[in-house]
Amino acid sequence: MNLTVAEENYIKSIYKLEEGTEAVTTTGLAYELDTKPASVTDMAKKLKEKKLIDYEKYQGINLTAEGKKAALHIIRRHRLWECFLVDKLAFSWDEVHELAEELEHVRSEKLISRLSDFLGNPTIDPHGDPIPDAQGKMGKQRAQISLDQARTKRLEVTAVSDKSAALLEFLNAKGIRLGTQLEVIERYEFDNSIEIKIRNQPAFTISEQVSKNIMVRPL
Amino acid sequence: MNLTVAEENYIKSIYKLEEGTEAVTTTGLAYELDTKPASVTDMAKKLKEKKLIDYEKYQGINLTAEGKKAALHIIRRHRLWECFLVDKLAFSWDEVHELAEELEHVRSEKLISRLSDFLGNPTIDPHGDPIPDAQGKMGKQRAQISLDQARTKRLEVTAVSDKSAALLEFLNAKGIRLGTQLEVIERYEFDNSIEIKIRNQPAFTISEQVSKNIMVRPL
DNA sequence: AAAAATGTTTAGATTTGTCTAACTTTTATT
DNA sequence: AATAAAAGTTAGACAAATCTAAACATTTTT
Repeated sequence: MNLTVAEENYIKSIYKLEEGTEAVTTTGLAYELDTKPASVTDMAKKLKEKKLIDYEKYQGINLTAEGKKAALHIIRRHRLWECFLVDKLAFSWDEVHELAEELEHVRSEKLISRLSDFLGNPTIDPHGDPIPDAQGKMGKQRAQISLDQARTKRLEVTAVSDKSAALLEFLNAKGIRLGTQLEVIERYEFDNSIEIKIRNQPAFTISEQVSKNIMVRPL
Repeated sequence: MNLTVAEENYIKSIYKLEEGTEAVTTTGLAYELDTKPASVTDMAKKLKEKKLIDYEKYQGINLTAEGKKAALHIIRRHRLWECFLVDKLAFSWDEVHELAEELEHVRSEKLISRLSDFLGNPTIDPHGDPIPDAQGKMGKQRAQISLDQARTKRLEVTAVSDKSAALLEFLNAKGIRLGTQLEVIERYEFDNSIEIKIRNQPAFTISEQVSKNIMVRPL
């Protein structure tokens, strides 16, 4: 199955949206891809033709088994390149997403399998997301919840669900990265902001929006 | 200056042809890019518009200073990726050209400068070609001639001018790589084939076409 | 110097991916 | 249930990059 770069990006975004909600809508996908609903409808027809999605007019979009497999391969490439950029080229986690978006479209089984070997066959990427194996099987994400839902005080950061440079830069500045251990000092109900503390540093407050995107596990 | 992938490929091919001959013709460029002369004419107009080439109807194509600079940056990216694939991912020299053709189009100064550092800032690629530096300056190719023109018997292989997998595979099979030292046993005038010998291995004969593409320096 | 051959350009079409504007369907509200 | 709002689709257009076929220009041959 030979996909264009545009098709790969659609498949990847559909996969991402499917993970969260059940129905992938035309408008939601357009927003995710920073394009227009009309363009999504056009592409949906092509992807249906290629049997990568199930699609009926006005009924939303879902990946077929084949589409899901394609998505996992793209995600594998993306995450391996992120590992390469961070581990070998010393990029920080907030810089790698855009570059990996480009590198992921170089399609070569051999390249990716060698890259994976070279990196020591990592199973999670720099944002804490699992890396699918060559067969497209992805280790289950460790049981994790977002910081805004956690109900224990001592927590460890396991992943970040929004990969925008804006959020990652913010976390960097605050000293929050994968594996960071933090303590919840206070939860403010009026705006759902949370006061947290890392090690011996002074406590600080983060908004609900930020806390929703930090995934944690209880310590 | 933001170039499309197609534009980058044209610039690179024009540079390559300019190195050899003086005038780059529409047909010659079409052949190099495996496309049609009409397509070349179309693109020539665009590249002229962007001031990357000098072009007048029926008068052939030449890179401007700016075009040359762009070409050298693309070549730098290409050759660094080739180094990465061979040195780090254990590809052999006959496999890397096509992959590097894709990787070279990921445009990021930072990525390339980090990659270069990671590789130890190499100055020649796996085929013996010099790698331009970040400013686009390229170390002069060591004085070298093709094997068919060499007039001494003991020679060292310094580069290969044709990067087709076909030739490189052949050389691989015969044990010829960069740095290989060989001895010319006999030159046959009727077809310009050459009998050569590597170290203690039995002598074998190569055609004129092959010998024209092996660059050597006298020992 | 005219004719033939070769090389180059133009015109018009095609494909991919996108858009806007108008229209249709679905969903939500009263 | 009727209607308004939101979501989704279609039709027609456009830009990039390509193609074929025909026209045009240059070079080579006779």
